[in-house]
Amino acid sequence: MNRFLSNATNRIDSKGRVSVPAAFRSVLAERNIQELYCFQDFVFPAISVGGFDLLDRFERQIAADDPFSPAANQMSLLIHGGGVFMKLDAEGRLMVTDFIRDFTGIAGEVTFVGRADHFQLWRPEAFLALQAQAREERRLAGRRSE
Amino acid sequence: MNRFLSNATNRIDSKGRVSVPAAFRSVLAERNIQELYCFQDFVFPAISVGGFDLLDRFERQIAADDPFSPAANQMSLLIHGGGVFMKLDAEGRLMVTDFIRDFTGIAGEVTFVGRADHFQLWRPEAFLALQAQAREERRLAGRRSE
DNA sequence: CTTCATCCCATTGACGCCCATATGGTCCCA
DNA sequence: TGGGACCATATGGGCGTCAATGGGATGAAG
Repeated sequence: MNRFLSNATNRIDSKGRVSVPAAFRSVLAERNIQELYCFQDFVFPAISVGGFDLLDRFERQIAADDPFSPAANQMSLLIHGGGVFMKLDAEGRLMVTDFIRDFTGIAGEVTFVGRADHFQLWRPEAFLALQAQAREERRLAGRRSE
Repeated sequence: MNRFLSNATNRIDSKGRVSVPAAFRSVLAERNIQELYCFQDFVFPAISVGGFDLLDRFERQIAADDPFSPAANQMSLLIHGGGVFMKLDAEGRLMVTDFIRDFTGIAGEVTFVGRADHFQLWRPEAFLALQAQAREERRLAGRRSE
């Protein structure tokens, strides 16, 4: 398995750390990702986490645009200004900083959500709610096309 | 036989495992499926289980869209965030995780339902109820067209 | 000196791997 | 045709390993 898939919820300990699920860590290892690039997701109240390639892809997209366009400017503000590098500790845990807490509302537990080439950190309740909503919208859309 | 067909109900043991019906296992073997892709069904309170090709089909669907579109984002939330890879043990059983239980309401027994290119995990009562309903609707539809 | 992050080690509970047993069905032979 | 051997499937459970978690100790920074 070479993509980030599935979701799991882990507890934040008294020091503010949380274990990244082993399945995700093995994908990171497979892809040789050591420094994690994290940024605030564009769509959801979640932190997206991936490797350099993720940042790379965004930068390419900016470059494809007119680099001085408002859209490119906004994008850069988000992915550069709103991005952080993080490292895991020896046990595969990461610090849940205020950068993460403030944007996601995460407090006691973190839900890790696979997104193929990256994964996300969610507040458990927010994930359940928005996933249910996505499912409902898809169900309605599917019915319409029958 | 190369499709998933019919249904069967098996018991969950004290460790939370359940045997996949032999008929389904032989289809899996025939199709050379070793890692099972499981996801929360879009329509029913059931887990759909299939091979890699299943995920592949979804991902192609996303790629056809603009990958940054809200629709693609939502779809990814469902098929990546709501999907898992699972493996059978040596005896052909799978773990009934909370991921499965919470979504389906499965507790003591699992009904396996063939769906041609994949199969589904249902709570027995839910399956019976929905199957009865489907039969009834078909009956009415048939009478109307006579 | 105090606070906070990092390194290291301990615990425990879950899961994977293995082998054992039961149950029901099929086939063969008397 | 009935009985019994045989077999495959479903099920039960022991045990080792690893992941998730907790917490002490050390070091850096304000």
